[in-house]
Amino acid sequence: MSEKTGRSQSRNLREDCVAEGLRIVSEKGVEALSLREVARRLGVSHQAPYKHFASRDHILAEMVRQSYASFAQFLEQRPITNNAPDDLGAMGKAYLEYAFAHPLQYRLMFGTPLPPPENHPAMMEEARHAFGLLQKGIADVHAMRADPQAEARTDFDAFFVWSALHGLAAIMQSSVLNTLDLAPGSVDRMPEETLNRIGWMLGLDDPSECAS
Amino acid sequence: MSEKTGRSQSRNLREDCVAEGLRIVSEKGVEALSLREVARRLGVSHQAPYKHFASRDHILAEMVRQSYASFAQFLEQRPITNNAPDDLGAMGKAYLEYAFAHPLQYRLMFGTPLPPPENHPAMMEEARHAFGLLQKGIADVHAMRADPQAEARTDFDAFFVWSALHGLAAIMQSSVLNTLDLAPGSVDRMPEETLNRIGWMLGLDDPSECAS
DNA sequence: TAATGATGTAGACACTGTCTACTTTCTTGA
DNA sequence: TCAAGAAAGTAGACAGTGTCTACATCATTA
Repeated sequence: MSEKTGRSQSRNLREDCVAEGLRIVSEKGVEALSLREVARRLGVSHQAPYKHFASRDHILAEMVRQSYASFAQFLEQRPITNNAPDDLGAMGKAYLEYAFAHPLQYRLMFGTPLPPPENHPAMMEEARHAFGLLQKGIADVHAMRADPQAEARTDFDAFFVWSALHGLAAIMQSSVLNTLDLAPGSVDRMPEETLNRIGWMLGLDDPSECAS
Repeated sequence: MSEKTGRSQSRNLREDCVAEGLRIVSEKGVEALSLREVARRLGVSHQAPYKHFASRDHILAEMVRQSYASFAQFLEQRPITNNAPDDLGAMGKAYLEYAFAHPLQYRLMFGTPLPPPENHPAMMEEARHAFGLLQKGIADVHAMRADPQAEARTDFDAFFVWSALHGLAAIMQSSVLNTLDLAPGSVDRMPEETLNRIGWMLGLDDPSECAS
Protein backbone atom coordinates (compact mmCIF):
# COMPACT_ATOMS: atom_id res chain seq x y z
CA MET A 1 0.00 0.00 0.00
CA SER A 2 2.18 2.82 -1.20
CA GLU A 3 1.14 6.39 -0.86
CA LYS A 4 0.39 6.44 -4.53
CA THR A 5 -2.81 4.48 -4.46
CA GLY A 6 -5.00 4.68 -7.47
CA ARG A 7 -7.55 6.65 -5.58
CA SER A 8 -5.19 9.33 -4.37
CA GLN A 9 -3.71 9.59 -7.83
CA SER A 10 -7.09 10.05 -9.36
CA ARG A 11 -8.08 12.59 -6.80
CA ASN A 12 -4.86 14.37 -7.65
CA LEU A 13 -5.72 14.28 -11.31
CA ARG A 14 -9.01 15.96 -10.60
CA GLU A 15 -7.33 18.74 -8.67
CA ASP A 16 -4.47 18.88 -11.12
CA CYS A 17 -6.87 19.47 -13.98
CA VAL A 18 -8.35 22.47 -12.23
CA ALA A 19 -4.94 23.81 -11.22
CA GLU A 20 -3.49 23.35 -14.69
CA GLY A 21 -6.62 24.88 -16.20
CA LEU A 22 -6.29 27.92 -13.96
CA ARG A 23 -2.64 28.18 -14.97
CA ILE A 24 -3.62 28.26 -18.64
CA VAL A 25 -6.30 30.83 -17.94
CA SER A 26 -3.84 33.02 -16.04
CA GLU A 27 -1.35 32.79 -18.89
CA LYS A 28 -3.50 32.96 -22.00
CA GLY A 29 -7.07 33.66 -20.92
CA VAL A 30 -10.21 31.57 -20.87
CA GLU A 31 -10.50 31.59 -24.63
CA ALA A 32 -7.29 29.58 -24.90
CA LEU A 33 -8.41 26.92 -22.44
CA SER A 34 -8.89 23.44 -23.82
CA LEU A 35 -9.30 20.18 -21.97
CA ARG A 36 -6.99 18.45 -24.43
CA GLU A 37 -4.26 20.94 -23.66
CA VAL A 38 -4.79 20.34 -19.96
CA ALA A 39 -4.52 16.59 -20.48
CA ARG A 40 -1.43 17.02 -22.64
CA ARG A 41 0.32 19.11 -19.99
CA LEU A 42 -0.51 16.55 -17.34
CA GLY A 43 0.73 13.73 -19.53
CA VAL A 44 -2.52 11.82 -19.63
CA SER A 45 -4.84 10.84 -22.43
CA HIS A 46 -7.25 13.40 -23.79
CA GLN A 47 -10.15 11.55 -22.19
CA ALA A 48 -8.72 11.25 -18.69
CA PRO A 49 -10.15 14.56 -17.42
CA TYR A 50 -13.62 13.42 -18.44
CA LYS A 51 -13.47 10.73 -15.78
CA HIS A 52 -13.60 13.53 -13.23
CA PHE A 53 -15.67 16.18 -14.97
CA ALA A 54 -18.84 15.66 -16.94
CA SER A 55 -18.04 18.39 -19.45
CA ARG A 56 -15.92 21.42 -20.17
CA ASP A 57 -18.49 23.54 -18.36
CA HIS A 58 -18.04 21.49 -15.21
CA ILE A 59 -14.29 21.95 -15.08
CA LEU A 60 -14.81 25.62 -15.84
CA ALA A 61 -17.36 25.95 -13.07
CA GLU A 62 -14.91 24.44 -10.62
CA MET A 63 -12.22 26.84 -11.78
CA VAL A 64 -14.61 29.74 -11.29
CA ARG A 65 -15.56 28.42 -7.86
CA GLN A 66 -11.94 28.25 -6.74
CA SER A 67 -11.33 31.70 -8.17
CA TYR A 68 -14.17 33.16 -6.15
CA ALA A 69 -12.84 31.36 -3.09
CA SER A 70 -9.31 32.71 -3.42
CA PHE A 71 -10.70 36.14 -4.26
CA ALA A 72 -12.81 36.12 -1.13
CA GLN A 73 -9.87 34.84 0.90
CA PHE A 74 -7.76 37.71 -0.37
CA LEU A 75 -10.43 40.18 0.66
CA GLU A 76 -10.74 38.60 4.09
CA GLN A 77 -7.07 38.38 4.95
CA ARG A 78 -6.54 42.14 4.93
CA PRO A 79 -5.80 43.65 8.35
CA ILE A 80 -9.00 44.38 10.21
CA THR A 81 -9.39 47.32 12.55
CA ASN A 82 -12.44 48.23 14.54
CA ASN A 83 -13.21 51.16 12.31
CA ALA A 84 -15.91 50.03 9.89
CA PRO A 85 -15.38 52.77 7.29
CA ASP A 86 -11.65 52.13 7.24
CA ASP A 87 -12.21 48.43 6.87
CA LEU A 88 -14.58 49.00 4.00
CA GLY A 89 -12.06 51.25 2.31
CA ALA A 90 -9.38 48.60 2.74
CA MET A 91 -11.69 46.05 1.16
CA GLY A 92 -12.19 48.28 -1.85
CA LYS A 93 -8.46 48.65 -2.16
CA ALA A 94 -7.99 44.91 -1.90
CA TYR A 95 -10.66 44.37 -4.56
CA LEU A 96 -8.75 46.46 -7.06
CA GLU A 97 -5.42 44.99 -6.05
CA TYR A 98 -6.69 41.51 -6.81
CA ALA A 99 -8.22 42.56 -10.10
CA PHE A 100 -4.98 44.17 -11.26
CA ALA A 101 -2.76 41.36 -9.99
CA HIS A 102 -4.82 38.59 -11.61
CA PRO A 103 -6.49 40.21 -14.60
CA LEU A 104 -7.29 37.05 -16.53
CA GLN A 105 -8.59 35.24 -13.49
CA TYR A 106 -10.69 38.29 -12.67
CA ARG A 107 -12.05 38.19 -16.20
CA LEU A 108 -12.89 34.52 -15.69
CA MET A 109 -15.13 35.41 -12.77
CA PHE A 110 -16.64 38.69 -13.88
CA GLY A 111 -16.01 39.08 -17.57
CA THR A 112 -17.07 35.89 -19.28
CA PRO A 113 -20.49 34.27 -19.50
CA LEU A 114 -20.60 31.69 -16.73
CA PRO A 115 -21.91 28.15 -17.22
CA PRO A 116 -25.63 27.92 -16.35
CA PRO A 117 -25.70 28.86 -12.65
CA GLU A 118 -28.53 26.45 -11.85
CA ASN A 119 -26.33 23.54 -12.91
CA HIS A 120 -23.40 24.62 -10.76
CA PRO A 121 -24.66 25.54 -7.30
CA ALA A 122 -21.22 25.23 -5.67
CA MET A 123 -19.89 27.88 -8.00
CA MET A 124 -22.70 30.25 -7.16
CA GLU A 125 -22.42 29.58 -3.44
CA GLU A 126 -18.83 30.80 -3.53
CA ALA A 127 -19.89 33.85 -5.51
CA ARG A 128 -22.54 34.65 -2.92
CA HIS A 129 -19.94 34.32 -0.20
CA ALA A 130 -17.63 36.84 -1.88
CA PHE A 131 -20.43 39.30 -2.38
CA GLY A 132 -21.53 38.73 1.19
CA LEU A 133 -18.22 40.17 2.39
CA LEU A 134 -19.06 43.43 0.68
CA GLN A 135 -22.60 43.39 2.07
CA LYS A 136 -21.24 42.91 5.55
CA GLY A 137 -18.73 45.72 5.12
CA ILE A 138 -21.52 48.07 4.12
CA ALA A 139 -23.82 46.84 6.86
CA ASP A 140 -21.12 47.42 9.48
CA VAL A 141 -20.78 50.99 8.36
CA HIS A 142 -24.50 51.51 8.42
CA ALA A 143 -24.78 49.88 11.82
CA MET A 144 -22.54 52.47 13.46
CA ARG A 145 -24.76 55.24 12.14
CA ALA A 146 -27.75 56.79 13.77
CA ASP A 147 -29.50 57.04 10.42
CA PRO A 148 -32.20 54.34 10.42
CA GLN A 149 -32.76 54.62 6.67
CA ALA A 150 -29.19 53.60 6.00
CA GLU A 151 -29.75 50.00 6.95
CA ALA A 152 -32.50 49.61 4.43
CA ARG A 153 -30.06 50.73 1.78
CA THR A 154 -27.43 48.11 2.49
CA ASP A 155 -28.02 45.97 -0.58
CA PHE A 156 -28.41 49.03 -2.70
CA ASP A 157 -25.13 50.51 -1.55
CA ALA A 158 -23.36 47.18 -1.86
CA PHE A 159 -24.57 46.88 -5.41
CA PHE A 160 -23.41 50.39 -6.17
CA VAL A 161 -19.95 49.92 -4.70
CA TRP A 162 -19.50 46.64 -6.51
CA SER A 163 -20.62 48.21 -9.74
CA ALA A 164 -18.21 51.14 -9.43
CA LEU A 165 -15.26 48.92 -8.55
CA HIS A 166 -16.01 46.47 -11.32
CA GLY A 167 -16.43 49.21 -13.89
CA LEU A 168 -13.03 50.60 -13.00
CA ALA A 169 -11.32 47.21 -13.02
CA ALA A 170 -12.91 46.19 -16.30
CA ILE A 171 -12.10 49.37 -18.17
CA MET A 172 -8.54 49.56 -16.94
CA GLN A 173 -7.98 46.13 -18.39
CA SER A 174 -9.60 47.00 -21.68
CA SER A 175 -7.34 47.35 -24.69
CA VAL A 176 -9.49 50.26 -25.80
CA LEU A 177 -8.08 52.32 -22.98
CA ASN A 178 -4.59 52.50 -24.43
CA THR A 179 -5.76 54.03 -27.68
CA LEU A 180 -7.83 56.80 -26.15
CA ASP A 181 -6.06 60.14 -26.05
CA LEU A 182 -6.36 60.96 -22.39
CA ALA A 183 -4.59 63.56 -20.35
CA PRO A 184 -1.40 61.98 -19.00
CA GLY A 185 -1.73 60.72 -15.47
CA SER A 186 -5.50 60.70 -15.44
CA VAL A 187 -5.52 56.91 -15.72
CA ASP A 188 -2.96 56.25 -13.01
CA ARG A 189 -4.83 58.30 -10.44
CA MET A 190 -8.16 56.67 -11.21
CA PRO A 191 -8.10 53.80 -8.69
CA GLU A 192 -7.28 56.00 -5.72
CA GLU A 193 -9.66 58.75 -6.77
CA THR A 194 -12.47 56.31 -7.45
CA LEU A 195 -12.10 54.81 -3.99
CA ASN A 196 -12.23 58.31 -2.54
CA ARG A 197 -15.37 59.13 -4.46
CA ILE A 198 -17.06 55.93 -3.43
CA GLY A 199 -16.26 56.65 0.18
CA TRP A 200 -17.47 60.17 -0.25
CA MET A 201 -20.72 58.97 -1.77
CA LEU A 202 -21.34 56.65 1.13
CA GLY A 203 -20.73 59.55 3.47
CA LEU A 204 -17.63 58.03 5.01
CA ASP A 205 -15.69 61.26 4.95
CA ASP A 206 -16.04 64.46 6.81
CA PRO A 207 -19.12 66.21 5.42
CA SER A 208 -17.13 69.44 5.28
CA GLU A 209 -15.22 68.01 2.30
CA CYS A 210 -18.45 67.75 0.45
CA ALA A 211 -18.55 71.24 -0.94
CA SER A 212 -14.86 71.49 -1.74
CA MET B 1 -24.96 45.03 -67.76
CA SER B 2 -27.48 44.19 -65.12
CA GLU B 3 -27.44 45.75 -61.67
CA LYS B 4 -26.14 42.55 -60.27
CA THR B 5 -22.60 42.86 -61.45
CA GLY B 6 -20.04 40.61 -59.88
CA ARG B 7 -18.53 43.53 -58.11
CA SER B 8 -21.69 44.75 -56.45
CA GLN B 9 -22.56 41.21 -55.43
CA SER B 10 -19.18 40.73 -53.83
CA ARG B 11 -19.43 44.01 -52.05
CA ASN B 12 -22.78 42.85 -50.78
CA LEU B 13 -21.26 39.62 -49.58
CA ARG B 14 -18.71 41.56 -47.57
CA GLU B 15 -21.41 43.61 -45.92
CA ASP B 16 -23.70 40.61 -45.60
CA CYS B 17 -21.02 38.72 -43.71
CA VAL B 18 -20.76 41.49 -41.14
CA ALA B 19 -24.53 41.87 -40.89
CA GLU B 20 -25.09 38.13 -40.55
CA GLY B 21 -22.27 37.93 -38.04
CA LEU B 22 -23.82 40.69 -35.97
CA ARG B 23 -27.12 38.86 -36.15
CA ILE B 24 -25.51 35.71 -34.77
CA VAL B 25 -23.82 37.71 -32.04
CA SER B 26 -27.09 39.37 -31.08
CA GLU B 27 -28.82 36.01 -30.92
CA LYS B 28 -26.22 33.71 -29.37
CA GLY B 29 -23.26 35.84 -28.34
CA VAL B 30 -19.74 36.20 -29.68
CA GLU B 31 -18.74 32.76 -28.48
CA ALA B 32 -21.19 31.15 -30.90
CA LEU B 33 -19.91 33.09 -33.89
CA SER B 34 -18.24 31.06 -36.61
CA LEU B 35 -17.36 32.07 -40.14
CA ARG B 36 -18.60 28.74 -41.45
CA GLU B 37 -21.99 29.38 -39.90
CA VAL B 38 -22.06 32.82 -41.49
CA ALA B 39 -21.22 31.32 -44.88
CA ARG B 40 -23.84 28.61 -44.42
CA ARG B 41 -26.56 31.14 -43.63
CA LEU B 42 -25.62 33.21 -46.66
CA GLY B 43 -25.63 30.13 -48.88
CA VAL B 44 -22.02 30.39 -49.96
CA SER B 45 -19.02 28.15 -49.54
CA HIS B 46 -17.16 28.14 -46.27
CA GLN B 47 -14.24 29.94 -47.91
CA ALA B 48 -16.18 32.76 -49.54
CA PRO B 49 -15.95 35.14 -46.56
CA TYR B 50 -12.18 34.80 -46.63
CA LYS B 51 -12.11 36.59 -49.96
CA HIS B 52 -13.24 39.70 -48.10
CA PHE B 53 -11.64 39.26 -44.71
CA ALA B 54 -8.12 38.12 -43.96
CA SER B 55 -9.13 36.24 -40.82
CA ARG B 56 -11.79 35.78 -38.19
CA ASP B 57 -10.28 38.67 -36.27
CA HIS B 58 -10.76 40.98 -39.24
CA ILE B 59 -14.45 40.25 -39.60
CA LEU B 60 -14.80 40.58 -35.85
CA ALA B 61 -13.00 43.91 -35.87
CA GLU B 62 -15.39 45.17 -38.52
CA MET B 63 -18.34 44.00 -36.45
CA VAL B 64 -16.96 45.82 -33.43
CA ARG B 65 -16.37 48.93 -35.52
CA GLN B 66 -19.96 48.98 -36.74
CA SER B 67 -21.18 48.35 -33.21
CA TYR B 68 -19.27 51.34 -31.90
CA ALA B 69 -20.65 53.38 -34.77
CA SER B 70 -24.28 52.50 -34.10
CA PHE B 71 -23.71 52.91 -30.37
CA ALA B 72 -22.32 56.41 -30.94
CA GLN B 73 -25.15 57.19 -33.32
CA PHE B 74 -27.65 56.17 -30.68
CA LEU B 75 -25.97 58.46 -28.16
CA GLU B 76 -25.94 61.34 -30.62
CA GLN B 77 -29.52 61.14 -31.80
CA ARG B 78 -30.99 61.92 -28.40
CA PRO B 79 -32.74 65.30 -28.17
CA ILE B 80 -30.28 68.05 -27.43
CA THR B 81 -31.13 71.06 -25.32
CA ASN B 82 -28.88 73.95 -24.49
CA ASN B 83 -28.47 72.81 -20.93
CA ALA B 84 -25.16 70.97 -20.72
CA PRO B 85 -25.87 69.09 -17.47
CA ASP B 86 -29.23 67.92 -18.78
CA ASP B 87 -27.65 66.78 -22.01
CA LEU B 88 -25.00 64.85 -20.14
CA GLY B 89 -27.66 63.17 -18.03
CA ALA B 90 -29.56 62.23 -21.14
CA MET B 91 -26.43 60.71 -22.60
CA GLY B 92 -25.94 58.59 -19.49
CA LYS B 93 -29.50 57.42 -19.79
CA ALA B 94 -29.01 56.62 -23.46
CA TYR B 95 -25.84 54.70 -22.64
CA LEU B 96 -27.70 52.39 -20.28
CA GLU B 97 -30.67 52.09 -22.63
CA TYR B 98 -28.42 50.85 -25.39
CA ALA B 99 -26.61 48.44 -23.11
CA PHE B 100 -29.86 46.92 -21.89
CA ALA B 101 -31.48 46.83 -25.32
CA HIS B 102 -28.49 45.15 -27.02
CA PRO B 103 -26.76 43.20 -24.28
CA LEU B 104 -24.79 40.84 -26.49
CA GLN B 105 -23.68 43.55 -28.84
CA TYR B 106 -22.66 45.63 -25.83
CA ARG B 107 -20.66 42.66 -24.59
CA LEU B 108 -19.00 42.43 -27.99
CA MET B 109 -17.68 45.97 -27.61
CA PHE B 110 -16.89 46.15 -23.92
CA GLY B 111 -16.87 42.63 -22.56
CA THR B 112 -14.70 40.51 -24.81
CA PRO B 113 -11.00 40.79 -25.57
CA LEU B 114 -10.75 42.76 -28.80
CA PRO B 115 -8.51 41.79 -31.68
CA PRO B 116 -5.10 43.50 -31.41
CA PRO B 117 -5.98 47.22 -31.67
CA GLU B 118 -2.84 48.11 -33.58
CA ASN B 119 -3.93 45.80 -36.40
CA HIS B 120 -7.40 47.31 -36.62
CA PRO B 121 -7.13 51.10 -36.60
CA ALA B 122 -10.61 51.65 -38.05
CA MET B 123 -12.12 49.78 -35.12
CA MET B 124 -10.26 51.90 -32.61
CA GLU B 125 -11.06 55.12 -34.44
CA GLU B 126 -14.75 54.40 -34.00
CA ALA B 127 -14.18 53.59 -30.33
CA ARG B 128 -12.39 56.90 -29.85
CA HIS B 129 -15.28 58.66 -31.50
CA ALA B 130 -17.80 57.12 -29.10
CA PHE B 131 -15.70 58.01 -26.09
CA GLY B 132 -15.21 61.49 -27.52
CA LEU B 133 -18.94 62.11 -27.17
CA LEU B 134 -18.66 61.53 -23.46
CA GLN B 135 -15.58 63.72 -23.21
CA LYS B 136 -17.42 66.50 -25.00
CA GLY B 137 -20.44 66.16 -22.72
CA ILE B 138 -18.23 66.54 -19.69
CA ALA B 139 -16.26 69.38 -21.23
CA ASP B 140 -19.46 71.27 -22.01
CA VAL B 141 -20.49 71.04 -18.41
CA HIS B 142 -17.11 72.19 -17.21
CA ALA B 143 -17.09 75.03 -19.72
CA MET B 144 -20.19 76.62 -18.27
CA ARG B 145 -18.58 76.69 -14.84
CA ALA B 146 -16.45 79.35 -13.30
CA ASP B 147 -14.20 76.76 -11.73
CA PRO B 148 -10.95 76.76 -13.75
CA GLN B 149 -9.78 73.48 -12.22
CA ALA B 150 -12.76 71.67 -13.64
CA GLU B 151 -11.50 71.80 -17.19
CA ALA B 152 -8.29 70.07 -16.25
CA ARG B 153 -10.36 67.24 -14.85
CA THR B 154 -12.32 66.57 -18.02
CA ASP B 155 -10.60 63.32 -18.95
CA PHE B 156 -10.62 62.20 -15.38
CA ASP B 157 -14.33 62.79 -14.99
CA ALA B 158 -15.09 61.21 -18.35
CA PHE B 159 -13.18 58.14 -17.30
CA PHE B 160 -15.05 57.99 -14.03
CA VAL B 161 -18.48 58.36 -15.59
CA TRP B 162 -17.71 55.72 -18.20
CA SER B 163 -16.43 53.40 -15.53
CA ALA B 164 -19.52 53.81 -13.36
CA LEU B 165 -21.90 53.30 -16.27
CA HIS B 166 -20.03 50.30 -17.57
CA GLY B 167 -19.85 48.71 -14.15
CA LEU B 168 -23.59 48.98 -13.79
CA ALA B 169 -24.32 47.68 -17.28
CA ALA B 170 -21.91 44.78 -16.92
CA ILE B 171 -23.15 43.63 -13.54
CA MET B 172 -26.81 43.90 -14.43
CA GLN B 173 -26.16 41.53 -17.31
CA SER B 174 -24.21 39.10 -15.17
CA SER B 175 -25.84 35.79 -14.38
CA VAL B 176 -24.37 36.04 -10.90
CA LEU B 177 -26.78 38.82 -10.11
CA ASN B 178 -29.84 36.58 -10.19
CA THR B 179 -28.49 34.24 -7.54
CA LEU B 180 -27.57 36.91 -5.01
CA ASP B 181 -30.13 37.36 -2.30
CA LEU B 182 -30.77 41.06 -2.58
CA ALA B 183 -33.53 43.17 -1.11
CA PRO B 184 -36.37 43.22 -3.62
CA GLY B 185 -36.42 46.29 -5.80
CA SER B 186 -32.84 47.29 -5.09
CA VAL B 187 -31.81 46.08 -8.52
CA ASP B 188 -34.58 47.79 -10.44
CA ARG B 189 -33.85 51.18 -8.96
CA MET B 190 -30.12 50.92 -9.61
CA PRO B 191 -29.93 52.54 -13.06
CA GLU B 192 -31.84 55.64 -12.06
CA GLU B 193 -30.10 55.97 -8.71
CA THR B 194 -26.68 55.44 -10.26
CA LEU B 195 -27.32 58.21 -12.78
CA ASN B 196 -28.38 60.48 -9.92
CA ARG B 197 -25.25 59.68 -7.96
CA ILE B 198 -23.02 60.31 -10.94
CA GLY B 199 -24.67 63.65 -11.51
CA TRP B 200 -24.34 64.42 -7.85
CA MET B 201 -20.68 63.56 -7.88
CA LEU B 202 -20.04 65.86 -10.84
CA GLY B 203 -21.81 68.60 -8.96
CA LEU B 204 -24.64 68.86 -11.46
CA ASP B 205 -27.27 69.17 -8.79
CA ASP B 206 -28.06 71.91 -6.38
CA PRO B 207 -25.19 72.00 -3.85
CA SER B 208 -27.75 72.19 -1.08
CA GLU B 209 -28.56 68.53 -1.70
CA CYS B 210 -25.01 67.62 -0.91
CA ALA B 211 -25.38 67.27 2.81
CA SER B 212 -28.74 65.57 2.73
C1' DT C 1 -9.31 38.79 -77.99
C1' DA C 2 -6.31 37.34 -74.62
C1' DA C 3 -4.59 38.26 -70.11
C1' DT C 4 -5.30 39.35 -65.52
C1' DG C 5 -7.17 39.99 -61.18
C1' DA C 6 -11.10 39.47 -58.26
C1' DT C 7 -14.43 36.24 -56.55
C1' DG C 8 -16.11 31.86 -55.26
C1' DT C 9 -15.57 26.54 -54.67
C1' DA C 10 -13.48 22.28 -52.89
C1' DG C 11 -10.45 19.58 -50.29
C1' DA C 12 -7.21 19.05 -46.71
C1' DC C 13 -5.00 19.78 -42.07
C1' DA C 14 -4.73 20.43 -37.23
C1' DC C 15 -7.35 21.58 -33.57
C1' DT C 16 -11.49 21.34 -30.40
C1' DG C 17 -15.39 18.84 -27.24
C1' DT C 18 -17.62 14.71 -26.65
C1' DC C 19 -19.44 9.96 -27.67
C1' DT C 20 -18.34 5.03 -27.50
C1' DA C 21 -15.69 0.92 -26.61
C1' DC C 22 -11.84 -1.20 -24.54
C1' DT C 23 -8.17 -2.09 -20.88
C1' DT C 24 -6.15 -1.74 -16.50
C1' DT C 25 -6.27 -1.20 -11.61
C1' DC C 26 -8.13 -1.14 -7.10
C1' DT C 27 -11.75 -2.17 -3.72
C1' DT C 28 -14.66 -5.04 -1.48
C1' DG C 29 -17.65 -8.65 0.17
C1' DA C 30 -18.68 -13.63 0.45
C1' DT D 1 -8.68 -15.67 -0.87
C1' DC D 2 -10.47 -14.57 -4.81
C1' DA D 3 -13.92 -13.35 -7.92
C1' DA D 4 -16.99 -9.55 -9.07
C1' DG D 5 -17.47 -4.98 -9.93
C1' DA D 6 -16.55 -0.27 -9.78
C1' DA D 7 -13.35 3.31 -10.81
C1' DA D 8 -9.79 5.29 -13.73
C1' DG D 9 -7.31 5.74 -17.84
C1' DT D 10 -6.63 4.72 -23.01
C1' DA D 11 -7.87 4.79 -27.89
C1' DG D 12 -10.62 5.73 -31.82
C1' DA D 13 -14.22 8.11 -34.02
C1' DC D 14 -17.30 12.08 -35.32
C1' DA D 15 -18.78 16.67 -36.19
C1' DG D 16 -17.43 21.13 -35.60
C1' DT D 17 -13.99 25.03 -36.10
C1' DG D 18 -10.21 28.40 -38.55
C1' DT D 19 -7.14 28.49 -42.16
C1' DC D 20 -3.96 26.80 -45.89
C1' DT D 21 -3.74 25.39 -50.73
C1' DA D 22 -5.31 24.47 -55.33
C1' DC D 23 -8.71 25.02 -58.76
C1' DA D 24 -12.72 27.23 -61.41
C1' DT D 25 -15.32 31.21 -63.02
C1' DC D 26 -16.08 35.56 -64.64
C1' DA D 27 -15.59 40.73 -65.56
C1' DT D 28 -12.59 44.16 -66.77
C1' DT D 29 -9.23 45.95 -69.53
C1' DA D 30 -4.96 46.38 -72.21
